[in-house]
Amino acid sequence: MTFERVRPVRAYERVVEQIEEHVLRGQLKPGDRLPSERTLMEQFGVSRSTIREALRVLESNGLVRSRHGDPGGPEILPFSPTTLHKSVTRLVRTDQVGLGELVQFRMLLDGSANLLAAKLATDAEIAEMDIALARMESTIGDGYVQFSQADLEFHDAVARASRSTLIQVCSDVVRGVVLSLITQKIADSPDQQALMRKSLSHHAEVLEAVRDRDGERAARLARQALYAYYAEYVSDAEQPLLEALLEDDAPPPPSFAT
Amino acid sequence: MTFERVRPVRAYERVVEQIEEHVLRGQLKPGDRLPSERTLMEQFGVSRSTIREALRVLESNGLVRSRHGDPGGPEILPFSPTTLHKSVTRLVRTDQVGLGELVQFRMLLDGSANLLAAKLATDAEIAEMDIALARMESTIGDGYVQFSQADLEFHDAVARASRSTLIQVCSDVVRGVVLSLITQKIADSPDQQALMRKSLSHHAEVLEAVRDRDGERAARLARQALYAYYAEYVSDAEQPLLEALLEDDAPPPPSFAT
DNA sequence: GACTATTTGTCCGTATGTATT
DNA sequence: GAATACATACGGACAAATAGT
Repeated sequence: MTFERVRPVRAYERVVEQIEEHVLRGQLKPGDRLPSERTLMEQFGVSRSTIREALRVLESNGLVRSRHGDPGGPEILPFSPTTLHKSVTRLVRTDQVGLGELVQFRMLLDGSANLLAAKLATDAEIAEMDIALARMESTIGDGYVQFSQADLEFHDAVARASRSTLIQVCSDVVRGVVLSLITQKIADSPDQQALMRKSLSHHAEVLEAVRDRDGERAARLARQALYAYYAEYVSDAEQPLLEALLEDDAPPPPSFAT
Repeated sequence: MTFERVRPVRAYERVVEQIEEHVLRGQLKPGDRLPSERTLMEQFGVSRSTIREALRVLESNGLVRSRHGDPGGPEILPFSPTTLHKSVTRLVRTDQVGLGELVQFRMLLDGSANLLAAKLATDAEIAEMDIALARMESTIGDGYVQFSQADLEFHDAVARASRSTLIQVCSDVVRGVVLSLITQKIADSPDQQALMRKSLSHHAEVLEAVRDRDGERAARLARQALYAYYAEYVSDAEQPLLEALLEDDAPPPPSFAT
């Protein structure tokens, strides 16, 4: 017979648990209001400070927002990936996760998104990708910031067409963190124009594969495009992480001289 | 001239920012202790309640831990992906993602994990998978719970071998949610034994592919294994989501009669 | 093992500024 | 503009837990 170590449970934690459960179960929907702090303190039978500590935690987790003096009480927020973003950013800043792993994960997500998009996208969704691609082309002269924005829209359109919320959100978060890490380096690059043109042609190839409903090709091209764009910023030690996602993709042409 | 809307900054947020910065910059290392709450309240020039709210937030973000009565003061924690885990958990629990999408995402993650494991795993890591597989076999008679535990260890070993923290965390979370949704249905199934034996042989095939360093095959088999195991619990409407990840995997044998 | 000093967990009261009606 | 309800922040208090003597 073994006993588990008991962790002392503090009052504010119980409050957090209960409110969090209500929100996650959908019994409290975004836009709904929590009772005022004074009411909450009666309902939970705890002091004001305890309620406040609980609210601060919920607030930091992006579940509620309380505004100074709002008679409505704390507001239930819609889900937003900001906390995800913060978590990943922390992992990166503490060197738990390197740029290489981030790019690798992006290759996975974007490849999968394209695979699914090729199979599931409607004509309207493909049209959206067309528009985004056209915008990329037209912004090449306007500078990297505009181009990057259009590029973002393209990937977003693909992610939406994949029909997967998880892929959409994860892609969004990872892309944001990657860009925050290297956007400066690209902006400093002397041959931005060349980079953008290369990126544009890669995207065009991917879209063509999606249009042909060739998921495997779209996925492979998408991975290669990301590799071509980001690999030079990844340390040598992490290169194998990226290459592992490419090797089998482009099998060498059969050698006739064995 | 345009002015931005000013978000009122609360006292505890400033405290959180400062401490967080110190931790993330490495000026405070894991194991170090923060000053006591009373000292902090002098240093920051705020009341104790404010300090406490800040500490609760930092605690919920996994950066510090304060124990009741510890004269050493709050302790700086080593970095762990627990907050990422929490965020992803909320994501999959909130946004009404269906079982189909969850299984689909698991197929993506587990497929990728096996692909990477096949290329990167050390012999020791493959040995761990061997052990987990053996445990699966030996627990087949002990019931579904034990088997599921061993199965979990197998997938965990694969995820570890993929060298990707992001894959590990996401896999862990998604797997947990999927299991919580259908574990009951499987437990009620009359032919558990048959299910387990089938699952076992699938896993053995995957491991063999990993051992052969054939990443593509390992990934394909892993996706197929998950599909075979979970597809029947997914609604008809969501079936295409899963099939989209299989179709091209096993191209039909060339038909000689066209 | 018991005692003591320190610290955290929790509570209460109060003053101040804010958002809504 | 005034009244009301509310959140923010402060300060003081006591109990419970911890670590060292």
